Amino acid sequence: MALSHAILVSLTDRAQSGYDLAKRFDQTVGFFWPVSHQQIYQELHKLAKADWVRAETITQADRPNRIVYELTDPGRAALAAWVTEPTTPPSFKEELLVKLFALDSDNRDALLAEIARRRSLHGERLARYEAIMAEHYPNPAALNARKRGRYLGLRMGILTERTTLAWCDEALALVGSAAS
Amino acid sequence: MALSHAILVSLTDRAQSGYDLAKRFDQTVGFFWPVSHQQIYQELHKLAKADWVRAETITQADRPNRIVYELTDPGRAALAAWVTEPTTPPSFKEELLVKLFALDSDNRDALLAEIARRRSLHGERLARYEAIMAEHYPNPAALNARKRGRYLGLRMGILTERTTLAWCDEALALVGSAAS
DNA sequence: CTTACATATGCAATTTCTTGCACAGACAAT
DNA sequence: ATTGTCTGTGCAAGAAATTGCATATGTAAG
Repeated sequence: MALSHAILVSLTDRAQSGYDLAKRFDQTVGFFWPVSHQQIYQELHKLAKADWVRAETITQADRPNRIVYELTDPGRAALAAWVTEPTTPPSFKEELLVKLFALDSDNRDALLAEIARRRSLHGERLARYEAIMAEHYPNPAALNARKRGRYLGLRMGILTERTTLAWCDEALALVGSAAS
Repeated sequence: MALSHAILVSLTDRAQSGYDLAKRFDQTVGFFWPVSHQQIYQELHKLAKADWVRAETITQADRPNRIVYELTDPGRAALAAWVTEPTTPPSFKEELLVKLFALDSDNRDALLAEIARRRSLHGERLARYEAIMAEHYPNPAALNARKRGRYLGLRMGILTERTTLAWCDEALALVGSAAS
């Protein structure tokens, strides 16, 4: 029930439509957790059925109708209970590692190119995160509790991308060097 | 089709039963990618149906029968094709980050305790990986291609755990300090 | 003697996630 | 005019993953 809880958390800030939620995901956790709009709509239906959120249709002139969801008291209670439960470390299914397990002379060049591609991709991500950090979180110690959570998410993103970059460099050097 | 390909890669080394594969997973990629034996058996059935692996039942006295799978030529070809395809960065669904997004004065102590728990858990993982590294990979540059892949997997594990530890320390300091 | 653990495979049900498709209007640019 | 992008919600099908249960034997420890 991970995505549904992420939705609940987002709704603690304000009532939102599926579209709002999808956009917000894209700009925050979506960096390292891509979520499609279909999944969000599906989860919202489930949450509504479980009475954890309340749906309200808003009709606007010259606009598609929006369905805005807000937390209910049972939803708030469920969220509070979930937050205090122990977590499990995320699984880390890195395709590239599996491919490197199959490294041989036939695929070496292709894998080297792929590592290089991934390296630049993670470089771009890092630059994006650091720009957000510089703009919105110049002084983390001065943040209130709610914003500290967001800061730590971004911080994790930055650390992870730096680590990935460093690993790519090592991998390029090792795979690229002659075998002994 | 990620797990199925991981199984194929493992079978390039030698023919194995579902049980063998599960055990091997546990000791390698399973550190950051937990796979249940049910999933492996299910995938093996699919792979056999697709003729990517060949099943052979081995009857032993006083033992449950084993079903050993080996790669077929089409399986080998499919694997080779897959290895050269581009990869996508893994998604990173860290529950703890979602919970920290909901950080407030009511759950602060529980979250601090949880971060501390996770910190020690990742410390244990790191120690385990570093022990394996010291024992099996004292000199990475001297490894052949196949072992370089494995080394890089382990190396990624070490870097990731170190990063996670550093993040936990930051999180403990920030969440633990007084809000301004 | 009983409990626990290792070997060995599997079904069934459910949940979760992904992919493809469909509808429908507004606004800006070419 | 047409193309593209943004707003906005959804179904349907399938793939992937999780959870719970079931079976069967050997060996070691308490």
